Amino acid sequence: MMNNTPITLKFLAEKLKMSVSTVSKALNNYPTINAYTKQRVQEMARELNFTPNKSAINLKEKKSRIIGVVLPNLLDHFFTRSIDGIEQVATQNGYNVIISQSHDELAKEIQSANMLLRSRVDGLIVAISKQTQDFAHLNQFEHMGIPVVYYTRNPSFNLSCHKVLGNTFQGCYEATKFLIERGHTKIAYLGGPKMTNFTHDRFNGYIHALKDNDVPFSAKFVAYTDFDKENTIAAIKNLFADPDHTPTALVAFKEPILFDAIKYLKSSNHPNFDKIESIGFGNNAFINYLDSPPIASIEENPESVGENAIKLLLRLITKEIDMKNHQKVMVDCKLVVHG
Amino acid sequence: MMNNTPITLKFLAEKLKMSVSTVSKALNNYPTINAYTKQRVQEMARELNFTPNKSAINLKEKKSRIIGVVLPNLLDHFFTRSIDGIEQVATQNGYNVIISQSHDELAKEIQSANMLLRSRVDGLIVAISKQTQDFAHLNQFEHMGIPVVYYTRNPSFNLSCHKVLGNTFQGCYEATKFLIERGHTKIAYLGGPKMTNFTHDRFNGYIHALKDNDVPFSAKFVAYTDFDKENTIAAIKNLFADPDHTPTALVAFKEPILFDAIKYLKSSNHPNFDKIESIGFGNNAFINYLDSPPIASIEENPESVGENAIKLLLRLITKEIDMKNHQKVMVDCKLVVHG
DNA sequence: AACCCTATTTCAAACGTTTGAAATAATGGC
DNA sequence: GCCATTATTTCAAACGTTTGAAATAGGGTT
Repeated sequence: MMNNTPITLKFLAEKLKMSVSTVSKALNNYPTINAYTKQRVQEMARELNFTPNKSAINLKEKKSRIIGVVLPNLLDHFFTRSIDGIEQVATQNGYNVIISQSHDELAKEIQSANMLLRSRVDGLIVAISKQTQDFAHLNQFEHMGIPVVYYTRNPSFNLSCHKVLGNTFQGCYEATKFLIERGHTKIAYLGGPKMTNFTHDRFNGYIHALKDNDVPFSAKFVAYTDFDKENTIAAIKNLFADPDHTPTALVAFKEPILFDAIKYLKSSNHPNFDKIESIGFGNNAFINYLDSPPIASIEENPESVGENAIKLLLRLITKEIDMKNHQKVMVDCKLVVHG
Repeated sequence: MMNNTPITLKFLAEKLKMSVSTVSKALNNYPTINAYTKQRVQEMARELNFTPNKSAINLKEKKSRIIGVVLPNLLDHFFTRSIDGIEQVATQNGYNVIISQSHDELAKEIQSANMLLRSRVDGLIVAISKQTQDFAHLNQFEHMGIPVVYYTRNPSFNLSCHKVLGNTFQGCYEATKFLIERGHTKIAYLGGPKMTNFTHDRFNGYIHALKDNDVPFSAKFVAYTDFDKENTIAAIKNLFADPDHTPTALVAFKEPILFDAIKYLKSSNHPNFDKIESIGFGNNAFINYLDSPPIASIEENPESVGENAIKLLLRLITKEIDMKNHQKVMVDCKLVVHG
């Protein structure tokens, strides 16, 4: 049952007693090839299950039809959902996707990048690791003429590059506004790691929503944390430190972190726990199972972010957009009210 | 800044005024090449940032150093975690991984398979879709001499193939035994879709644990569901239908389904809800946030399953194991007690 | 039947590597 | 200084495609 001679153009040509080029052109539907010849070739190809060798084609065409994706990890649903968007558009356009996780380590990111460079990817989509400060390993792609699109996590806003971002300003603005409209005036903001541009836009959205609705801002209602649970608890303790002036609502930069916060507040028997309404970024499916769920979620539309990233990348690959002409695409968030 | 002439062996050879083969051999550290020559070549290669063209190498070597992975989706943490294992071992051995989601649709799975075949992957790791009954699209790999390892979800147990599976029998046995040891005698079993081999081993584990510990089996305590919430609720209603004879514990085939079950039981104000102890397969990170969490989880060690799958595949690729000599690897589960 | 189109097929080079065989250079023995 | 080794480098073919240019075949026209 196992076929030992690999089915190549040459093999088909010999079987059909014609030249390799005729076979190639017949399969690629060249107009100069006789209709009957085409038919014969195509039939034989189907019969023998001919599959063109991509390496040979890539070598000839000087491209790989592979898109590289480097991202921190696949456990974060934001990233896995974004891959759905990337994969779909890529496949539609005949591209394969190689995904590589950096696990938020620079060393691993460099290794991934080099591996993808060797594979001669036609383009790269990156969400950088937390440790990434230097971009040599990513810049080398552009030096070789391979376009790079940064998505979500990207070099500080000053550095010019192609980027596709969730509109976290708008997302946070709408969440804050929603809480204000529900009557809250004491809305706390729980931000993420300061070093990344994780939190800057979100915070501005919060601030602007307060301002636009004449709700006074209080520095006491702002705290920062990261992905560590203990730090989140510390931040929450801080926000609720003054018993005469505790928040009645909370906006958080990421949902699992918000869950930690809620859990702590509940366990600490905060007197008005039931009244506190909260919103975080993410719209995690597990919200359904929480007893004290956030009142709403800021849906970041990761599929759409991924889709926009690959669409931009494809336009850079086809040179429809010049690589030097740096693009910035914003994808709006959507407030999803639960229950 | 952008380099236009691609850096190839030829280019290096011209710059160094030597032949292409010398350059190639110098870079590959051939013993016949003079040490000084090697040094000069390697320095120049580094300086010009030479990156060998993988397509050319693949063409020459008749292999791609790419492993294809086809799985239902990336939203299930079992699969994303298994990828961690696959990726790690693959990278260590110089292989790239192309992941393709079938979204549990046969048509998409066929498309993915064909795409990977064109890419001349050196091997394939598959978790089949729910719809897959016919295996022509996967068998063609083996016909071309490309080994295929099925993992987790695999053709019915009769069909011979290479497979790596979680030991769900043992997992379910231990969970049931654990509940018995905690004094339960009325333990319900909530199984998954019957058509897949999803549930067969699990159920046997449950049965054997009861038998080995002289706990009587009752058909009333067995119900089946799938990933649909309504069906789960219906199943739970059934299990708890007889008010004189309600289960005090529950073993479920998958965790998110168990969460649906718990949620329903809680909302239905079952009199002894607080006493009910439950265990499901998965060990989902979100358990931390549940108010009425399962007492334990059956950790399926997906990373290890992935690792075993790729390790087996690599041995098939190197022909250390003959493709015809079908292997079956079982990965034990681990009971993780919470709190 | 010589000629010219047009339709169709084939030639041949190229893509960037690898590698066994052949060629050349360097070394040492005498 | 010549020959035989050995060390080192180069040649040339191959991997499986694509594609412009060249060749050939098949008809018509006259």
